[in-house]
Amino acid sequence: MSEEILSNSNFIHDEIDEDIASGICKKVHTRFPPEPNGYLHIGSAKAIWINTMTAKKYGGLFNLRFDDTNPAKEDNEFVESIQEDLHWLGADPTGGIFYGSDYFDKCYEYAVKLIKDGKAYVCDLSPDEMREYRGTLTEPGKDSPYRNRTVEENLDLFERMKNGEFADGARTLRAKIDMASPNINMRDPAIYRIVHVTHHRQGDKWCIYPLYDFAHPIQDAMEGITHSLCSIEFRNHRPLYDWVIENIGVDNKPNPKQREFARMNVTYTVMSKRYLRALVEENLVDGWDDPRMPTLCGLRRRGYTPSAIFEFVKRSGISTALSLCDIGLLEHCIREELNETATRRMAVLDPLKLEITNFGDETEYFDVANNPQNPDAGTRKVPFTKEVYIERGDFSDNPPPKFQRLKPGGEVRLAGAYIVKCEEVIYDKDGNVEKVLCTADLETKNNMPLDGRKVRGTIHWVSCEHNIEADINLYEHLFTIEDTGSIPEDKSFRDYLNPESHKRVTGAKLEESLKDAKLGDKFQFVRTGYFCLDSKHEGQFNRIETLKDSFGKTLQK
RNA sequence: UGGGAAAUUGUGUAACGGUAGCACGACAGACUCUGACUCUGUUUGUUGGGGUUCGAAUCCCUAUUUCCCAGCCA
Repeated sequence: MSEEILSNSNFIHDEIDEDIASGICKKVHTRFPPEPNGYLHIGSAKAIWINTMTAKKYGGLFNLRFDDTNPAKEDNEFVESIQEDLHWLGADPTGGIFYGSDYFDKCYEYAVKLIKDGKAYVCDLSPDEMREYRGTLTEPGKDSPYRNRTVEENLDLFERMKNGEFADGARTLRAKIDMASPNINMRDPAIYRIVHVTHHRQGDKWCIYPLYDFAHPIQDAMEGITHSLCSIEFRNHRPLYDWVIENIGVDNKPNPKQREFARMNVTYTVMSKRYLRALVEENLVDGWDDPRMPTLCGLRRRGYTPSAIFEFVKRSGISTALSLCDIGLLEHCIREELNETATRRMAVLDPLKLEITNFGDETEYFDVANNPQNPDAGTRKVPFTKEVYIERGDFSDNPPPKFQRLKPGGEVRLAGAYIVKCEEVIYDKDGNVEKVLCTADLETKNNMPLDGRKVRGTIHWVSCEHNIEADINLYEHLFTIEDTGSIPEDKSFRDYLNPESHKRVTGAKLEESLKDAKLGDKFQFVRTGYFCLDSKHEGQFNRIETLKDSFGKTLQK
């Protein structure tokens, strides 16, 4: 990962600066703690970026920790994909890979300590009863009838919970804090529950599992995390996080600090695992890695790069305010990068034949730059013949004003080759343009016309004789609504899926050198957009993004 | 309605009592063998109302709006 990913300062770094200045913190240690219950997405990339970048900036370490305390929802499929995504991002953990479940013994030990200290108790309330006793947002809760069990009884019951004597949900271990707290998280939260489910990593060793609020601070403390950075919805949990740290009596100093930042929302997409899962399970998309998905594997398959993703995250900034980032910024970031790095090739997506009547039957080869932004990229030979394909949209027999492309009697440059003039249009029986006949100005192969006339338009082309055919996937935003968070309650996100979000173009004509394209190569199809090979369907290309197009706007005026 | 957060141009984010800046977008123009890129320029903002101060986006009071919390999810 390059230095450029470092951010300017932000409110978190301001505090770290103080912690270092005051001597509280010697070496910064961060962690990214995904629950392995789904695929990582662009919002995860923000959390990853903040944590890796912070560790790097302060010369500290960064851990990956799987927060796998709920066996009912988690699976090994996800721990693998998460590591793969992290590696792809170039964000391999410098501090190591950990599993929350590896601390189950420690969690149990601390739970017993809390019981012995009179700070936790086994509660027999059912989930419904517990909800009643909890009170509401405006009314305090009331103490559980089991709140004052003796230490001995609690110890005995907790051990029997562990030994599997009770059914799921029959009892919980609760922290004894304050049922009247205005913060509902402090109203004697459950810290252990009974779940007779095989854990993907621990097998059947346990049938009681610690809850997030109890396990997370312990995990952080065990790993020596100094700054536990999470998203803003955990702000209300911070007092409980601190309570656990204080009351278990960890010996790791300094105590980890939880600090929160706003999660990332992006226009025209969804970010919650619930929606992403529904899209996949209802076959509304082609899997987690559908190129329209905001998942990292989807973005990867689409052709996005880690550097563009991090650049987007970085430019979006860090704050605590709710925000909706413009996906246009992400698109800008990938265009900016690919403009510098992508190899130029010509491809005609919607072919129209153009014949050069004054050109012979031979094949002429033109040297064309692989990337005009970067002369080091060199040139390649592009075959030119009497008949070429041009883009149907690059010809009009009824051109709008300011049309710079080919029109009857008009001239245009065939990119890298001759200037041609349209002499005749051939129509089929339905009146559609079937072919355009042109003459080439044979003096113009390496220069502008000798008589000094200006030819404005340049269009791309592919030889009819030398080309390969391919299918091309065109992608648009997955949703038609900018803020998917504002979908009315009586509607479903399904009502806002963009029916145009995927179109497959068949039989596109590509420059023949593209037969050597390799998975991972990025191309700019000149004047059309950025493309790469699809990783799932051999030989198909995916459009990463279009080029910006100001002509479309001109037309609308 | 209890508690916790937050509000700066279209969007996102800086400014930590002293010139409201940056990025993306939009608009206008230049350049151009990509209507791309690049370059030049333009437009638009401190949620409202009070107060403190020589001076307030920043401090205080107040109002409004938005988000989070009543899982044995994370």
